[in-house]
Amino acid sequence: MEEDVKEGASDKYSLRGRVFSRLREDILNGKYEEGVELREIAIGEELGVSRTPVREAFRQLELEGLIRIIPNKGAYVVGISDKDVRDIYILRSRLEGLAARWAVDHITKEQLEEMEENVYLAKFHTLKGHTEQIFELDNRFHELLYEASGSKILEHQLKDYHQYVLRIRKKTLSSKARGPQSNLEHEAILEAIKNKNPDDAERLAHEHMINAYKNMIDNGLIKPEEK
Amino acid sequence: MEEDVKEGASDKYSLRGRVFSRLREDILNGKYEEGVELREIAIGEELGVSRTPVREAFRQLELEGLIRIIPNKGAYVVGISDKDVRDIYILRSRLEGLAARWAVDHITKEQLEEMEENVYLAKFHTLKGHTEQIFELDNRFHELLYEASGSKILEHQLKDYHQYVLRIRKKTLSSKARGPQSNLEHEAILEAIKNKNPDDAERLAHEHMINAYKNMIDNGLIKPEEK
DNA sequence: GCCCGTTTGATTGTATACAATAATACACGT
DNA sequence: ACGTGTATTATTGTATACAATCAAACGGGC
Repeated sequence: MEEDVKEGASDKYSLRGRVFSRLREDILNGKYEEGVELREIAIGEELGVSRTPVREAFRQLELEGLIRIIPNKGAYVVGISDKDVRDIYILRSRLEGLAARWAVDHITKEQLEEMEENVYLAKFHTLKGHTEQIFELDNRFHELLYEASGSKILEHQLKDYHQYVLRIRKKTLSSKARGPQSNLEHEAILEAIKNKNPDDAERLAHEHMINAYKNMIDNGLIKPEEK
Repeated sequence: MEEDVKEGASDKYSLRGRVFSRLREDILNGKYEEGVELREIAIGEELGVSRTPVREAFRQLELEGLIRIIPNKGAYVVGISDKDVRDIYILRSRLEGLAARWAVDHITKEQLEEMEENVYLAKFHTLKGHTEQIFELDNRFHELLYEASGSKILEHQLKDYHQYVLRIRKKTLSSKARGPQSNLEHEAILEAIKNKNPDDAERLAHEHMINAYKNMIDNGLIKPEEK
């Protein structure tokens, strides 16, 4: 039962890793609002650890831009704004297109099989309205796409963005209309990859993101770009 | 003489910040080769600090993917491969295109003026063959473009990539042919932004990266994609 | 001689102690 | 009453002490 062989820089078994993951989720889920000050001792007591792992987690969160540390003063939550979310979707639309294009040449047999299984399972859970499973399968589909791109850099980047918009994605996929439509689009991307058609793969993955973006706006999940 | 008002998460006045910057440069410049083990105490002694700031720097480097930390074992240099560099240039070609497009609408008068000055100065230093200044001006031109995009997310991302390929860029810009050509391309991008032409701006910024990419390959600075 | 368990050393993970810094409160003088 | 300088306190920055873990050396049994 080998488990967690990769574990990309989060390390859920160390205190520091747990503090980092927890704080990150809490910020991305909106538990800590913009501008809130995070005190090392308070966070440490809340999670039952000393300042050391908390500090290390803070430094990582700062690098990700989720908090801002002012030297000798404190750590303040930055979080992500509606504009950030919109920007991320535009960036993702371009980069996921690239990932799909590259995946055509680099996907392994195992990855392809898991993708097919993923789409098949998602169809089932969509019918049943199992939102939690739909969310997890959507997560996995995109992760698979990133891994299949064969680019460590691109994979790393897209996984970050994927995490960042976690809260909004949860809402989006729960919608009666978007959930099923999203899975149909996954299926189309998968078909293009199977058929070794990079242009279609890129275009479909690009459109997939644009559609998700439009859905967000149309359902008022985030406010549209002001001009 | 206000200085370092922004200081994006590096903090050069704390020990941790200095250790981080130093290690990052050393890895990106190739001082520490792939697979080398970094010991907290050794690095600490080398830089005259204790383990604490070194550990915090390690955690940040891990998040950036420049080292890999195996729990209870050690930290190993990952660095960036030739493939990573190639991938980054492809990603940059797309994202810098986007930055240039967005800059058309978001650039401030001050940023525009500094860009014009930048291009003008670069022309001078190119004639004189001042490679160090050319490098700094190239740095600044791209940073300005990122800032002018008006997107915190995109700016953050592109600055990271820009840092990552620092070593290769130093070599590239020193070449007799690429230095002047690069500046001409900067000028063209600037013109498109001034003329409020997003399509041209995007296309030119995209081509600028592709040209830099081709130059790298043609001059044997990195090995081409194997197929 | 080889295999396997134990011991030992080195290194990281965590907690705490101490130093430096910054914000606030307070007292003093005007 | 107001401003200024100082003292106090809270918080972060850094160093060190201790615990846990891993790996390699060692030694006994076969």
